[in-house]
Amino acid sequence: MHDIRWIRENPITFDSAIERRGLRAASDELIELDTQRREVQTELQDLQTLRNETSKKIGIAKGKGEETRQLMKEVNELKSKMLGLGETEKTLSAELNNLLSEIPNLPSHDTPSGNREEDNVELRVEGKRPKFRFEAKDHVTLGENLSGMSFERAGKLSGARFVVLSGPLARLERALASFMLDVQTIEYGYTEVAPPILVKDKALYGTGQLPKFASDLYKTTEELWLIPTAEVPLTNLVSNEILPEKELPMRVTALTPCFRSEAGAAGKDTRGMLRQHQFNKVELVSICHPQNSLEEHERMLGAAEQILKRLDLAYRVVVLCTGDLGFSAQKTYDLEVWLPGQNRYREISSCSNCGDFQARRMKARFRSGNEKGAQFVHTLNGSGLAVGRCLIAVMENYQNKDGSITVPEELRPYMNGLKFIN
RNA sequence: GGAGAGGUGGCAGAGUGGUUGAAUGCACUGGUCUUGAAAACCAGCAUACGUGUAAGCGUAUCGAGGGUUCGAAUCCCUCCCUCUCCGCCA
Repeated sequence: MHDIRWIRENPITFDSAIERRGLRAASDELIELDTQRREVQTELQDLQTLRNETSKKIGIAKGKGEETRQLMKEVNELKSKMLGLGETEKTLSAELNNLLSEIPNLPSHDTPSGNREEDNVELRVEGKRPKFRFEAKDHVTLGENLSGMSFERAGKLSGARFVVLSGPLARLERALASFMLDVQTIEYGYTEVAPPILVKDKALYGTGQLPKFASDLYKTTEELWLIPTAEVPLTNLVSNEILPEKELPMRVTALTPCFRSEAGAAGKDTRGMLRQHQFNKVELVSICHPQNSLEEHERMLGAAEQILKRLDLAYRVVVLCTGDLGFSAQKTYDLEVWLPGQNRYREISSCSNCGDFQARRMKARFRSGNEKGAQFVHTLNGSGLAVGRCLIAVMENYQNKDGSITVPEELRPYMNGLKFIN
């Protein structure tokens, strides 16, 4: 959510930033609405002042046993005027709010312009891709041959875009998740959290999924929504709070299932478990001081990368262009892991700095020392990592000619020492 | 899910229609005193918005949202949450 006062003072900066996102300039319309709103509000408040004063007079007069009919008449006249103004004020506020709530965050100056995935900028390529002396299979073939991955059975239960893992592959998935959580908590100081995965619409509004992206989400019959990412419960942990400055940065992580309806993704990645309606993810969220969000962003990227490094998987780091940037983000790094089965890099993590955009929506603030005012915190979120996709990466990168899979060293302690899945 | 009790400032806790943004205590901040500290004493101490160059002034906020009233923390309605008891349940 943008600060209308900031827009009022920086209309040109605001417009050029949202234009980089491919949106039309909006400051004129917003400022006009806001001006009207304030005029009406001021007028209304003046009337309220008068009403309060007159009501007090009535109280005093009654106490003295004096006549109050004339005063009552005055107040009643005021009230009818106020009624109309009150309605106008409400309408204008709602209109302004609706417009503001659907405008995405402004891209940071170092977010490259562009409107397609191809315009993302590759920063670095890390690790070395495996070389196979046979033709690499994809995870579907590998998994089905190992009898540990069934899309058919998942189809019976839930339809397309679901999978059933079983045996060592199911365990490998669990091992990956445990490994990730251990690295993030022990080495990077994130606090493990087990949050609800059903949330109210307010929470989704806070992180920016609502009101605009309802069609990407699953809603229950009880007015609760399934989370599309643990970013939602983790970030909203601090909604409507004023934190003491010394609690910043607050770093939290959670392993949760994530649910996405994948509306609009028809025909995309239909094979395999790359794009599912349900998947597990270890999420990282940092709540930090505005001065530190840039370095916190780099730190978070490092924490996500660490998982890939330890698993010895090849990947590249990409900065998303304005057209690929999520609604709430100012700047996003994607990590793309090498998938031999697809012969290309695929997204496995996305680390975003949201600045104070989400904090404003959810009213998450901090106060330093004894200063009077509270300031909005900055929020960041990143995958550390997507577990399902990481499973794919391990399977495809660690496959052997006979279709077996070598268990990466780091994961063996989590697999009861198992070295091969076959 | 049923029955009951309750939600007031950072905390505790008054307040049941009138000049109450809200007594009092604690905590916190500044000052006096003191060699220093404690104690004591004095003063200050909510948030958001509007308005103004500013000092300031104003509006709203006593779980949330509506309503009654000239006037609501106080009365009415709806919802949320917490606690106790019962039922159900991993």
